[in-house]
Amino acid sequence: MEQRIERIKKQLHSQSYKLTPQREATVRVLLENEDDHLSAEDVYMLVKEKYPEIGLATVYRTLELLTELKIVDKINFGDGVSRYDLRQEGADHFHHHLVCIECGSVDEIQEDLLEEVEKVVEKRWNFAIKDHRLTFHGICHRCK
Amino acid sequence: MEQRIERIKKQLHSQSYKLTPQREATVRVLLENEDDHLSAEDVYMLVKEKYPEIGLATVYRTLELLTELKIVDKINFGDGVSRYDLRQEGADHFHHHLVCIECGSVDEIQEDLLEEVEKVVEKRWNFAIKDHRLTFHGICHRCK
DNA sequence: TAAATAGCGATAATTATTCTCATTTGACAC
DNA sequence: GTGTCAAATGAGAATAATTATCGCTATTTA
Ligand SMILES: [Mn+2]
Ligand SMILES: [Mn+2]
Ligand SMILES: [Zn+2]
Ligand SMILES: [Zn+2]
Repeated sequence: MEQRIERIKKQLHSQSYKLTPQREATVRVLLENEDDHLSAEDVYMLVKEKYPEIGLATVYRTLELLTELKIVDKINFGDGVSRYDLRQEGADHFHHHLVCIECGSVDEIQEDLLEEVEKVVEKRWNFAIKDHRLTFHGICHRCK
Repeated sequence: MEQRIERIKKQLHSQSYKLTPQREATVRVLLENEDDHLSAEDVYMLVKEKYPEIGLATVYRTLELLTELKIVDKINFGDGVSRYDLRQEGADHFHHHLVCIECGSVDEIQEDLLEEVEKVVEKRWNFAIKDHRLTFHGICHRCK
């Protein structure tokens, strides 16, 4: 945890951003809820518990910054809100999701699985893939 | 075109919805712009040209209905608006997208490409896949 | 024909996100 | 340590997409 924050701090500094207390508190919330898919409002509520003076706009700005640095990914599961998802450290591609249409749960797939498909797409469509988003909708193992 | 509308009409009737003039005008706009990814506002503007009395709420209601019947898919490319995309007739899976991070263009991939990947996911995660969303982000052939 | 229902248009309400601006903070130079 | 100054912050206003409400009309049903 602490080392991870340290590395994020370095990442920020390398682009001459500071790890302010507000930003650190926000990052901690994201790390502590790594398996969830929190909305900005969710993050705001959780950060407030430890840092009650923080403003909502600061949370939005921090999430935007972290997205720009590819520390988190901003995703949208079709309910009206954006959600923020920590990237695996060093991963250059975003992980995949399994959304259950029964219970609404969202599980993750960290394996890439798309290497072959991407080769085909790069060649056949002459498209240089930089990242991807893949979500499966269906019935999860708990609901079957 | 006319046959396609006729089939959509049947699909609506089979769930005891009517193809009102407003709905038909909306469907026509979607068919005439099959390659685009129109927002509700875009659709509204285009429908107005032929049917100026239509209300924005009706367009939203129609798009919602068509989404429910899986005639269109509602997607989100991360700009703040939902976009509506006609499904290939009879396709049970949504097609894929190539989003260019240079010029913003969105191209389509109608081929499935995911059959093998889905077999793995179904088995390894014990997840019954009903549909998928796959978007690649990168540099399109025009921008390379 | 009369009653019930579905769909409509206008517009108010809601809500997630962004913007504005006065104030504060923190890294750095002296 | 103190002063400097751009960067960051918090409060709240503004924006914009979507949804809800409601009175009205058209269509179906009894
Ligand atoms: Mn995730
Ligand atoms: Mn499409
Ligand atoms: Zn489930
Ligand atoms: Zn391009």
